[in-house]
Amino acid sequence: MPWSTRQLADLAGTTVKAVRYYHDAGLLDEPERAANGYKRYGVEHLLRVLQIRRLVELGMPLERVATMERADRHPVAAIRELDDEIAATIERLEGVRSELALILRHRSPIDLPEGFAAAGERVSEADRSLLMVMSRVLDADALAELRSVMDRRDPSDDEFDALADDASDAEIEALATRMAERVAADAREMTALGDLGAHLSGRRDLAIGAVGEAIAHAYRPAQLRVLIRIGELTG
Amino acid sequence: MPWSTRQLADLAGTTVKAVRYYHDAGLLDEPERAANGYKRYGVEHLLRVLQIRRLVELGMPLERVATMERADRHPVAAIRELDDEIAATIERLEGVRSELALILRHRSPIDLPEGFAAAGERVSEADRSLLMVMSRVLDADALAELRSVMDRRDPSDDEFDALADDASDAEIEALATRMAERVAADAREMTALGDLGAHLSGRRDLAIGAVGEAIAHAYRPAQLRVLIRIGELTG
DNA sequence: TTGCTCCTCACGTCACGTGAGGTGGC
DNA sequence: TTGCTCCTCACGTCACGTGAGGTGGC
Repeated sequence: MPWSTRQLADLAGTTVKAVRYYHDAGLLDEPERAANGYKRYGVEHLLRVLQIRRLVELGMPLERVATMERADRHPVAAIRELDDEIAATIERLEGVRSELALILRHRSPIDLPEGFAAAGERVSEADRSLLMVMSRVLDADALAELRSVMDRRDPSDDEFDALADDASDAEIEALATRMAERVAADAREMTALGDLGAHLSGRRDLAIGAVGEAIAHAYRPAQLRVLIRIGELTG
Repeated sequence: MPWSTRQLADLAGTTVKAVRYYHDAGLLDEPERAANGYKRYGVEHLLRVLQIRRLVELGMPLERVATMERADRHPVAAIRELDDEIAATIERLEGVRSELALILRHRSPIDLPEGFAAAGERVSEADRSLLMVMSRVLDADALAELRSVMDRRDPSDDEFDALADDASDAEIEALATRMAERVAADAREMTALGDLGAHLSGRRDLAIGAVGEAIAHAYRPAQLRVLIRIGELTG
């Protein structure tokens, strides 16, 4: 005897709504109806639904299921295509997992850009927001140098982080002088960071402005004075 | 100077529509507007969008991004949860890939149920549709036995597949006799298949009916006569 | 009559994409 | 004036899920 929609769905291991959706999508022929309008499904419908479910479980989108020749029992190309897509997805997810692992291992905050997790806890909040912007605005070479710079931590960095808002000119001058030497040394070694203008990605005008805004937003006035003074000292 | 929606989107590496969606979803504060109604974004908006994008790229759904404490810079639990979900997804996809590999290796048709790819090319179309239904209706024990039965192929199976529609009673009797012996032997060894009634999954009434319908659909009248005769011979 | 099933709309989901129609800036 | 940008709806996507409102069967 014929099956109702619910029975068909149960037999096929799916839902009533899915079966109706396959009708709407033109994947499954409508069966004949009983006098009261109830649908009456037969084995051919069950087989079709099982075939659809199989392909769906193998990750095939319904649209591709629809266009697949029913005659073609062994569509090698379609299967390889599916496999390639799945392989790519897995690769992406593996990448995400290794990033998550880095974040956990270094106990680094989540709002550090990709690849900077190793810098971990040492990074101040101001530096974090700056890094986020930088990571969007610099090219790969400059970012690589930025990563290695982040690994060098100097006592003067702590002084800079802790600089009082009402620091005197003398304090600022002293700190800037101590930091300028290292900044100059870094700049000689880090050629990309030393010539940032040539290592911007995306729209140059936007990029330059964004870095400026980010710096102004990240640091307090006293710190900005130090940065300006360092700029003057290192020419 | 403030940024337009497009500029913000470009800086954050996303689209204008995504930014607007984050407003709608309550993830991103609306900035102040210029006299003409244009939005004017600042660094704080850029940082927020970058943070959202980072989490999204790590696979976090926006709803979870929304409920995450902005103060919590290192949400270990949330990260582990994400990782677990991704790990489960990868595992599922690996499973699908190994199935696809089996299908390709054995050049088996796609409308064979999971785990039967090894039976490959040898399976007739009738058997394929029967297997599809069986795989939904039998329990794990019975399915395992069914798999090993499928690996045994006897010359009489070819005769059965090729049986003429107008086969004489004598031909049918002869074939049934030849096949009955092996069927009886299989039934002694395969205890689950020998007692199918005890190894149905899902709703028993539906399951039994479905197997009957599937058999009636899969085989031609002459073949059905052979099957009935085998049933009588093996008691 | 009660509880269960069937039917057909219609709308919701998720994270946006795609026009539609109108305005502002240079 | 032209071409480009901005704005706000409104609807589309994908594979269904969730009611809503009405009917049939026992």
